[in-house]
Amino acid sequence: MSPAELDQLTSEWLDKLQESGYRRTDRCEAIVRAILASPRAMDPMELFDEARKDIPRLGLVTVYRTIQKLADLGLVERLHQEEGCHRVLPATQGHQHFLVCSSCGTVTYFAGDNLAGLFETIAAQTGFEIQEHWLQLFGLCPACRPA
Amino acid sequence: MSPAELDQLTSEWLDKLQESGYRRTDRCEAIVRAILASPRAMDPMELFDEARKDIPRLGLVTVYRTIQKLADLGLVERLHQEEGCHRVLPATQGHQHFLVCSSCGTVTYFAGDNLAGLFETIAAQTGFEIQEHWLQLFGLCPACRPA
DNA sequence: CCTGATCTTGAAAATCGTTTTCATTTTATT
DNA sequence: AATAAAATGAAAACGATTTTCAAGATCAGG
Repeated sequence: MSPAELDQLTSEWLDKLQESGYRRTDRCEAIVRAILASPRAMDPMELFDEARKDIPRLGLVTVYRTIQKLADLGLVERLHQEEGCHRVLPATQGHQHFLVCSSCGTVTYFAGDNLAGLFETIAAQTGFEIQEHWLQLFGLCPACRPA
Repeated sequence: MSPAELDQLTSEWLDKLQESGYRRTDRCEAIVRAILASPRAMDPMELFDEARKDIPRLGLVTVYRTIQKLADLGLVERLHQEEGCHRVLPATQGHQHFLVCSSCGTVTYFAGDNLAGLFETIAAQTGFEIQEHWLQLFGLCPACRPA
């Protein structure tokens, strides 16, 4: 993403926040930019370090609060992890699934169209009414695979 | 499961722990029995409350340590949750996936045979080498579905 | 069955990620 | 500018989990 595209997208997200009644602040802008600029899913502390390059007096609390707002508006999705903290990603259209590189953390999305049929089968077999699903794959991305 | 079957299985688990160099203790037995006796996935605090009916002076720390040992031996699997703590389930043969009732917590397993093909497709499309996957479904079990 | 080496235990404190509280500063509106 | 509402940072609180450490239990060898 070019610097101009990053500015553009950052501004769009701030517009959406504003439309929802939130205010436009420098802290929020720095955090949004850090999320959008990274090809990786970042955890709150990483976002904090990144955004503090713009706003040295930023508090970690503000990062948590901003993530919450963005998640409420559906602009980011949270990626669950085995241990410790979660990571934050720009949300894509519709429900997507994650493919996470266990070496460098790069995240790729994939659509789970094929899954609908599987879920119907499972629902029929078990009698459950399926409401939600979590699918995350872990592996090595092309760059991290041994040659 | 009948009381006799529960005793039998509990004893088998303690045998396995012992074979791996762990000692046979009353605390461990109470915790193992609580895990095996429940049809639900229990979190550490629930296991603590349950096992304390047998061993009133049990410490919560011991519950955590015992879960860790059981997980190391592959006797239990941990079920991830959106918020807060995780839950513990007796592990089944091979890799299984969970179907969790969001109302009563009952857990059903299902095999993900159909998934292998999907994962191959995704690997081919993305260039990732897939190492591990997490699939958990949430919904309402037959008993909790509105009639 | 003693006896020591080693493992296990419980209480308390420490840790880690996250949330709450509250007084102060900013923002958007008048 | 003046005001009401929301955003902020520091510090404290929080919940789940882990570590520390001294005391207790288990197991192997004599």
